[in-house]
Amino acid sequence: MPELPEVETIRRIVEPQVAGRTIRAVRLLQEQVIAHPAPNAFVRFLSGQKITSLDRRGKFLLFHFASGDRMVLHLRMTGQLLVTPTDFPMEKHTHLVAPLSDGNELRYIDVRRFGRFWLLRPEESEAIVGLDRLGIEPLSVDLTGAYLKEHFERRAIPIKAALLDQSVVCGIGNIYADEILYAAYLHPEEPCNHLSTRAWNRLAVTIRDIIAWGIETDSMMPEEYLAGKGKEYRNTPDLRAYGHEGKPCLRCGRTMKRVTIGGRSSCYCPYCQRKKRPV
DNA sequence: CTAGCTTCCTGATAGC
DNA sequence: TGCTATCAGGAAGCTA
Repeated sequence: MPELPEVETIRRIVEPQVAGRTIRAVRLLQEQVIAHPAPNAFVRFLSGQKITSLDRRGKFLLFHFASGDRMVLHLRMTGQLLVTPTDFPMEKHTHLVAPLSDGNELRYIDVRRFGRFWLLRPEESEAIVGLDRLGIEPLSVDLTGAYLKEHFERRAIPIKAALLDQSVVCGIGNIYADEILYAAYLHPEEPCNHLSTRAWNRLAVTIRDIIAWGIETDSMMPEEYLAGKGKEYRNTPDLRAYGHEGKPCLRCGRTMKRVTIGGRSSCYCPYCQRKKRPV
């Protein structure tokens, strides 16, 4: 489920609850969620680590340890990360429980089990995780129209597919891609090589605005997060495009449509988001 | 290069 | 009510 704004929200809530704590033990209930190293080595290396900070890159969460080791987590579709009291009800599909030095527990829950953990030693390559293939952060100053144009202007892929390419700009998923294209008045199937310089500039600004808006509207109190078990993302009712097929466009009132691009559903307004004449 | 498909899973929902 | 089919916000890997 989570895209960059949701992962950032989780990071902001969880970091103050884990920073400075030591992982006392690791109970691994589902070995499948460990990508690297082998599950027994993962458990051995993780136990006793002192967490210094929690970072984010795209949709990845990075736990930094005092030892210099790092634990990386990708929640994929249904991963949930919680810090709970010991007596908090154990959710179905809990795959990892790590008691912390302050008496609370770090828990990982994942219905579909697509999420993955990696434990990286300082000398190990980020290529093991794929962090080296990530593009720039949507909120970085490097995100400009010129940057997007440089990467996509000679390509024929639909702009929707381009936004989902984590190796150019990281952290955008299917929901925010639809929201961004709606806000930028761009048809999701528009081929990248049809876009003007003005359109690339507008898109860069819109990506930043929509991602920043997502983080703002997602923000919630830790209590609220725990009560929702880390799976209720508050801005869903505020979305303007995703899931709006068949509903009137909030700008022009015309009926929103839905197409499939690269196997992903895409909602758009057929009037506000008309295809352009190639430049 | 690009489109399209499969795989990894469970659960919600729609249709019969 | 109970059955089956379809789909879900991610991403890699494969074929054509």
